[in-house]
Amino acid sequence: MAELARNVERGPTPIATVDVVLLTLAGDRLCALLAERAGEPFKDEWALPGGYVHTEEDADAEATARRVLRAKVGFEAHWLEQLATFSGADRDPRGWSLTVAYCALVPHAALAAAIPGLSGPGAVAGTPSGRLTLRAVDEAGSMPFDHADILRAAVGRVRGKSSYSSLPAFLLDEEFTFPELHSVYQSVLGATLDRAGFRRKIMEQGFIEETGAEKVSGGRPARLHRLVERNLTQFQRTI
Amino acid sequence: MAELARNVERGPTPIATVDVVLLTLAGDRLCALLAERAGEPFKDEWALPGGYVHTEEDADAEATARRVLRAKVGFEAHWLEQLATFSGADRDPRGWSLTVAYCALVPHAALAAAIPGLSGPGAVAGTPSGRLTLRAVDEAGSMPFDHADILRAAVGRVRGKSSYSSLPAFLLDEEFTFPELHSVYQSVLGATLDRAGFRRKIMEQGFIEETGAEKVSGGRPARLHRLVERNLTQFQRTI
DNA sequence: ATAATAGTGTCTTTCAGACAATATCTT
DNA sequence: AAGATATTGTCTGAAAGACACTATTAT
Repeated sequence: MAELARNVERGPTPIATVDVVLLTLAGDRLCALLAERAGEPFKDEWALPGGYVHTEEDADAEATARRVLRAKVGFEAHWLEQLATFSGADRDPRGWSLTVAYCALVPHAALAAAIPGLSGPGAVAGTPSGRLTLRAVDEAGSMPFDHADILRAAVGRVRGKSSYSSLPAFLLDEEFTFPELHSVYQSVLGATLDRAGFRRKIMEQGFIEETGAEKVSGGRPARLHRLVERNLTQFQRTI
Repeated sequence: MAELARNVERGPTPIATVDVVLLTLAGDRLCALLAERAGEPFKDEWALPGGYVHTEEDADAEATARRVLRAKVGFEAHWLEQLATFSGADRDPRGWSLTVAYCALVPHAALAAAIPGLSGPGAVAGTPSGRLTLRAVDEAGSMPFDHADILRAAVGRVRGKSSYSSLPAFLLDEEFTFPELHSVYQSVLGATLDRAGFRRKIMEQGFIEETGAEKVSGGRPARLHRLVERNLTQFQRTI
């Protein structure tokens, strides 16, 4: 393979990396996980966690994303989806580069358990693989490379899909109450949704089911639910 | 840059290519443009048109897609969107590879004008850049690499977006009648849509406008319309 | 006049939005 | 009982679906 690397038909090969937008809900704020860059370029700045594609180790780019997540947060995401690929001559000072961006959703409880200290936006945690922080997605500000664009695209995708799918449920633990589901949809969409209407809508889609258990919460206990399907399900719609 | 190509942190770099799924509507059948491969691997087989990323020439991967389209069909697509990136160790016999797939929609009239002979599914046309054919997307069969997966993903994306956006209009000429728009939605979605209801739906979205002209068609002439926005517009929806 | 195609009106059913009412817990 | 939260019921206006009707051309 080595001699192909500068094949005359092909010319110089772009740098190939993977970046991960890990989103979680801290309180009612959608936050992204940022990692402090260990090396140049943009050393010590906060950026999306990512890394080079390791062709000997990774079966495909999604495997790279999973490896990055394992290395940074120590567990697999409940939801991982390819977002888009960002490329060009100018986005990286090292040269023409191409990054396959992935979007991951994790429950905040699982993240905070894996990385003590990551309680909410602004909190910084030191880990063996470097320093991590959570930042509210609407206050991300500028970031190295085109990471601000990537983050914006991830949030747009999540908000868009959330209005017609079970996606926000992946920000909750395995078992959740209806008020929690209602709240996470409201937080992600940034809108208030009528409780009764939302309940009917979700129930007629039939992608959640009762576990039988309940959760106390100061008033009447709420019934616990779980997703019927482990993967995303879209709402039925008409044209 | 050259010494970075086998940087020790990075390891061998994947092959980086771009493939384009060009879709058009021949009659009422959604078809993809396939090109006969000029070289190995899979020489002489029908595959998606594509090519290496040329880092000296292409500003980004989308520029590569545009260059491929210019070279193959001689004109720019009315609609071009990044689809997804397909990667892995096994998809290309040359080694670990990564292809950024793009989806292009073009009116059949424009395609047939640019490439005489590409009248409908099955027709083969010889061009300076090689032989081309149109194939109905539901009868694509097997193709080199993972091109069958890529085509399936493109068709799924187009069908999905078509139910809530102006996307199918990009398969029509600049000016089109309402019956034509109705027909193209039906062809793409594979469903029959009530004329009156469809008309109301489209009109209240307000993304098309009358040109003032009419088009004769054997019965009452139909009013011609055009897209108000050159880019895609989505229908309003509720959760 | 008839056939063909384009465009509109109307009725019914369904669904979203708002809000009221009821249920079940804790203190 | 009072307060808090969860869950369900009902009313209303808007929209979707089905279908009939009218309009404008060609032959």
